[in-house]
Amino acid sequence: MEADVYLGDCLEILTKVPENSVDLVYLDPPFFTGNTQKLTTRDRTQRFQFSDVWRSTNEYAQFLHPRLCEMKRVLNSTGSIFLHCDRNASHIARFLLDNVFGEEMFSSEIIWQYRRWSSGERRLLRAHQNILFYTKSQEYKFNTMFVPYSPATNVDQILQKRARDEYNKSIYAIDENGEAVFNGNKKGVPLGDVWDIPYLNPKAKERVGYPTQKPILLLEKIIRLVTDENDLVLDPFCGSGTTLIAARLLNRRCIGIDNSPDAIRITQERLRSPSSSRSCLMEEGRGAYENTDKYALAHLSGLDIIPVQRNSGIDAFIKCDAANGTVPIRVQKPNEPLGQAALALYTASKTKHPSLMILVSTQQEMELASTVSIPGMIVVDSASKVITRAVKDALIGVRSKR
Amino acid sequence: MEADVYLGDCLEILTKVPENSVDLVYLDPPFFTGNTQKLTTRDRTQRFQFSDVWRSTNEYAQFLHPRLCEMKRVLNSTGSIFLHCDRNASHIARFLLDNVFGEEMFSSEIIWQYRRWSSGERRLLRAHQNILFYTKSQEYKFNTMFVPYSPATNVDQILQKRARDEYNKSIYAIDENGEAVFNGNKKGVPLGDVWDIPYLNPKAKERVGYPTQKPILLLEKIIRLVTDENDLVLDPFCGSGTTLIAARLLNRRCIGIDNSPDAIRITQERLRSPSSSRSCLMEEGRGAYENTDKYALAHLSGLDIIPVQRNSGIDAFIKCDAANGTVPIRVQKPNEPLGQAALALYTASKTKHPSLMILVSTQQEMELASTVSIPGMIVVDSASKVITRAVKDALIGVRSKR
DNA sequence: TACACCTCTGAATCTTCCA
DNA sequence: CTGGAAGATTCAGAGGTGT
Repeated sequence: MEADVYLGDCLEILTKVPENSVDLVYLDPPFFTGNTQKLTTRDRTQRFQFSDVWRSTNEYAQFLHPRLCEMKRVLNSTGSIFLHCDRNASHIARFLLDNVFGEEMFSSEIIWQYRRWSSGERRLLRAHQNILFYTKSQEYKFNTMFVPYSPATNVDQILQKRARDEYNKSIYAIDENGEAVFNGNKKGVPLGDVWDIPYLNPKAKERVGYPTQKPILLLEKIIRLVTDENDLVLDPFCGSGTTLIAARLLNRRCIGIDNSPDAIRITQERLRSPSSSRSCLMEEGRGAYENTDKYALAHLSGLDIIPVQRNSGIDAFIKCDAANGTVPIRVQKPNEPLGQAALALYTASKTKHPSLMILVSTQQEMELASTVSIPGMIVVDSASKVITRAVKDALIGVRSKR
Repeated sequence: MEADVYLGDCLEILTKVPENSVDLVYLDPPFFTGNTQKLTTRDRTQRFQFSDVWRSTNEYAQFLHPRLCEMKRVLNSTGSIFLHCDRNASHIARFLLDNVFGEEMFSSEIIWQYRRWSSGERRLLRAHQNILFYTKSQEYKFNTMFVPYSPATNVDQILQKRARDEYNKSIYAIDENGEAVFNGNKKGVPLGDVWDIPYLNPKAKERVGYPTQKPILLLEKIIRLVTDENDLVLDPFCGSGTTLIAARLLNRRCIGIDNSPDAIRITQERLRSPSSSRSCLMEEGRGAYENTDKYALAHLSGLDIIPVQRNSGIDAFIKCDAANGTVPIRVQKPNEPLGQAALALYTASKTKHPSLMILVSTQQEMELASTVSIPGMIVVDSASKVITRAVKDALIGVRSKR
């Protein structure tokens, strides 16, 4: 699939692109953090003037506006534009797009949500970026995408056919035997405007050293959403070329422009061997890492704990104020001998030299808790175990009285 | 806790509020979708003019600006303002806040994310709203909140101390024996700016029939984040009064203003009995449990039970093969005295004449289990209770050895 | 006052090691 | 050799400290 990369200012280069030829424009324009002069007039008797605000971000808008106009020109009438906003300029970007494309062409504000390392700042941890999605006309191309139903949804019910009862109330259909009638497969829920895509990790193979590099998965999603195969994708600030890589992997034609020779070089190198990293998190989603049983956590309900995901011997640590270190805790699994559970907890904990370890015994078994005697380990019966025994004892008592 | 509700335009009412007296302003201003005239000049040779765009949203800005100024006046220097944006006006709101409070007082754009019923629109399903968070000064009050670590995090590792090697590279510390050194407890990750809070279910008890009603959980989070007890919360467009309810439940003073007599009436009614929504508070404290039922069932994990849905005294019955009848069981709720729980279980059970009743004690309290002596009732400690006590005892033991 | 440098931080990957 | 578990590595951050 053809991919053209140009060195230069997109304002100039774009004049060579014929109008109505591009199906998708994605751009992540550089933001100038330089000279944003503060407003001095805070006199609240004075009416608010837009031009006052404008002056502070004038440079950015003056830079972007003519380029957006040029992008609109090359965009096909069924085409779309996605503008990846700088945090400090998302409102300016929206004004500019409203002006160039028209307010009524605003389709969505996409929130790219991610997790990242934290720092001790006294504020909310920034964990999202905004992408504005405008179309050139109302007859835009849009491939509705679906995501799986949320776990809370009663999927069984969704898949049932609906009917009307004698009072014309909507009910779920049942056949002559009183069984539910199934509806065939549904595709799931339409894709929303908040996308949880892992931030590109420092160690990711996908990373090529370009500062604002975006995950390929994000670009893939955008490209699939509004283009078909062989359509033309344009990135006028292509940076390390992630957009072009994603486009090529999805069999779309693409044009990339950047005014940095380094960017062009990196992009051309990546295009020679386009690869997207296929990591567990990207592929399987967030659920893939959740290996600590709900079973185990349920038994610890009400405790102030830190669940541990990547350790087969420890289910959680207990939070305690003491400087005594952390207290590892493990819940005996069904069909797991108590001794084995104790050993697993001990093995996983030994490098940590905890002053205390806790094992929750859940199974009724021959093996007595006292037989497990590892120094520093306390064995506690779960409520369910105590209850089961209590019920048994009590009912025997009741019987013997008769 | 005092709560004042005023009927009228906040611009007027606010003049009566002394300056620097309010600690938090939350507002969800009405957006006028009326006469936004389209721009006609799309000549791309013409430079972009801010005033052109401004005209189209003039009315909204002219309405909001003087009111924001007034809110700034009444706000304490350590105070914060949260503006819940209409989707069509978030950029205008940001310009106005930049103008009134200053760009450098912009703290966060909070994304309230939710899932909702899908519609067949040819666009992305809207699943978020934006809340702009500005402070009055740099010395703002901020209660850092923490959330659990991501499932992908290696918690074992996070809990280790860090050090530098001879090349000043950050490494995990080891002691003289080559063992990992633990760091004590961590609280989790600082709260981010994307909040996943369920949209108010149309059938929720909480709902009072007001169109833009917000979940109490959302307001609780905001109030906790930037205020302490007895602080003053202001909602100048209070609608059905969710902000005031949340403030009162968290022991904050509050002022609500609305120019609709209906809104004022609904708010005053809700304030008279805020207890109906109290379960929300417990939810958040207990984390993941969507309702008290799940809280109870988690404590009974591993038991073969029949959950009871709509009984205030009984959480479940234990399945037992005996013809001895069913055994009702109840889990003590957070903040519920054990005696009260016992009485509730007894009252709910007495018509069934069970041979046995089981009460699971979950709270650390003065009241001894033995003091609850109802014939046929057995009191069992939950695992979490036993563990909490065991940890406390063991650590005291460790200390006394030193 | 300005700025260079140092420190703390957790997500998600890469890398190594072991059975 | 293979697969999984545990350890190592890095960050378009952000505050504090010292020059």
